[in-house]
Amino acid sequence: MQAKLGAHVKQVIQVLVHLPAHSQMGSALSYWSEQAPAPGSLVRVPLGQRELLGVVWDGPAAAAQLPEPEKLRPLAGVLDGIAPLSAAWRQLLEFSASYYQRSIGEVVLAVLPPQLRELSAVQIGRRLKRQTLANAPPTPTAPDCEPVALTPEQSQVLAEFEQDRKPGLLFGATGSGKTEVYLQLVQRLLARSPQAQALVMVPEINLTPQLEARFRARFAPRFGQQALVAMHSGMTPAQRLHSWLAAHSGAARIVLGTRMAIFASMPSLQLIVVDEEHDPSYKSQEGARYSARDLAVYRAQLEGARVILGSATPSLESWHHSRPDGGRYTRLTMASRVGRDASPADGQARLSAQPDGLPQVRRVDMNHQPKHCVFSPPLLEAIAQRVARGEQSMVFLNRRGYAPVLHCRDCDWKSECPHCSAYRVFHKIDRTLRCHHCGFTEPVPRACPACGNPDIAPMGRGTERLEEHLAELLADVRRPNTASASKPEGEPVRIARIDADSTRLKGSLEAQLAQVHAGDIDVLVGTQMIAKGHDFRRITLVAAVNPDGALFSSDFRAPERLFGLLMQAAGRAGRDAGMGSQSEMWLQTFHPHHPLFAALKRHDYPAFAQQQLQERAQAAMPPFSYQALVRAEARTQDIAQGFLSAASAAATTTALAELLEHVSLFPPVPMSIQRIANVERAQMLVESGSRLALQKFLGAWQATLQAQRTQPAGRGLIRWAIDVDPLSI
DNA sequence: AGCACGCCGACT
DNA sequence: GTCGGCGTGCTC
Repeated sequence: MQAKLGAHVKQVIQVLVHLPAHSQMGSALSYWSEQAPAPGSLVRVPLGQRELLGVVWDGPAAAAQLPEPEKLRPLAGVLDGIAPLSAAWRQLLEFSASYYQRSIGEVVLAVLPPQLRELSAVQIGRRLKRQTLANAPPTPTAPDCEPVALTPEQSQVLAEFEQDRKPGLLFGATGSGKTEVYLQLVQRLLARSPQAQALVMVPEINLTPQLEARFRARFAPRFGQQALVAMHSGMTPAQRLHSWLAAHSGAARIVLGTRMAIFASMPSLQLIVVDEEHDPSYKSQEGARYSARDLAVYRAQLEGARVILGSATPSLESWHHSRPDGGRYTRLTMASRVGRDASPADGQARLSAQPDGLPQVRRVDMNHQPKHCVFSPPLLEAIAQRVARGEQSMVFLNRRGYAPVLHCRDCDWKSECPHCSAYRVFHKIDRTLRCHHCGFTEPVPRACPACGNPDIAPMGRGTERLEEHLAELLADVRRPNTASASKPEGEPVRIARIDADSTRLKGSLEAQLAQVHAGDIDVLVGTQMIAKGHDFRRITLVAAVNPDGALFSSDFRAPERLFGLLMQAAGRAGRDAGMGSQSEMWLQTFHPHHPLFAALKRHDYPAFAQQQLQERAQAAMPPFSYQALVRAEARTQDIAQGFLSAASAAATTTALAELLEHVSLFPPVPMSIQRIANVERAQMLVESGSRLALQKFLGAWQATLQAQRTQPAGRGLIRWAIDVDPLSI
């Protein structure tokens, strides 16, 4: 480990360490070494009083200016039990850092498992030893994976995808069997090559257990339990290190994880799957704001691997890229729904209410319903009928808590958060006012804090209130008897609520889902949490109580998100058509003829996408233009905006002006939630018709922005960051 | 980011 | 008399 003393050749090597971007030592540090470890090697280096993990680097970022060569300190050691990170991996990180405008050292060290940084070389050595022992050759109990009957659509899509080399966009209705396509692709890959590795990504931690179970059931008998590892932020540091080492050594053939998994070191990566590729969770909102979906496409190209993106409602970007006339992706379509486990043997498509097996969409025109009613009479009646028939319903409202605001009718006091420009939400369960942005929580006041009026009332509704209200409305409805209890008049309705509040405790989501699956719940109330991914087989009615909000939002992506969410929610209904009942998706709206709802009624994503893309093209918005946001945080709004204005002005007066030819800088504006936890936030939009022009400008502008910090305009600035390809503006 | 050095208030 | 508050400043 220690370099031999008295040797004659001193080599200078570049090493990345974990330092924040703004500590003026932007890129790699130089050390001297006699053994000159290969680029990608993990090393330990002295820095000041401490010793840190470093990664030997060779990219352009490392060609930094040297300090006085004689002052360099020697490398402290090499972690030679771990193979150097591959050139492709280094290239992926080099690209990620430069595209998302962060320093390479920050990004590289941030995506390595934390324990690699924290543990001493000796401790890591022990872990390695234990793991290689545990990774004894797999015991293939099964000679091959169980053959599965595929639908014609699935076979067709597989054949098409394997025919060309382009990224695939698997456009498949909920329940069309996308997961089986992923399983098949992985299965064929593992069978074809004894080393090949596959990376499978899902948007949320909540979705990993069920997918992992399915992959394990398929592959563990043939390849052993250790062939599949998970990677997400819910794992313990020790588990993360274990998964990382398994992937890096090649012992893990399948890595299944959330967006962070895109940076897993996989020496023989040959397939990347991005499930629910439209999901905003793939875009990181911290540190380097990378899009794991976009990086998946880049990484696949880099490594010569295949990539497939799947969704029932693709992002408009991916849809556009998969246009039949000359798109970069191949569009693979699976339109029809298949019946599954209910009768596993046949594997045939089973039809329910609609010819394509999708639920019937009903719009309730709220203009013609009793004023201020939450549940329109027809919807209530429909839910009551399901209950009476022993079927399940799901009511969807994207707002948790009891009421979004508490209000005094005498003096107009509202439950504002003292630290944020937002209202605190009334939570009836523990009688608190909670700020959903900074977490500030107080007991609900008995009377108006401003005028003393004891009559303060909740305004608007969240899931808690919806649950309570529904219980009142359905108080007289009876459900059929279960076998155990048999009262002649039937039993009361069982209502449950699933949202971030009801699932705060570990394992409670699983427990609640199990209740629903077991049929112990008649009506499920919840936020988008219940719309995503989970298979509810007995639900025959899904209702969106108040989806209008997003129709006229200032965020140009709001309709796209709403359509995806409603489509996904609709997909929860009627998964088990065996009950022979009609499944329905209900929408309560004041705009029943809005084209979004019209398209939804026909389950016509392509029409919706075409209309949206047309609008985007006309307004020169993504994917027809490229955007970045510069965000600034400061004690006052003036300081935040002042910093941005100064940076903007500096760009137009310096050598950068030339690069601005194809780039537009917009004036700074306060962010939609202007103040959070007493920090004022402002942002500035940068836009260009050319991705390259935008990249060039941002790259050159970095130094100017950095420099503003020490200028008068940067006084009092708390932090700033660039968000490339932002999802919300 | 750590971790030093450095200069002012309440305690074994 | 010290222990310790966190304000600048440096780390190849």
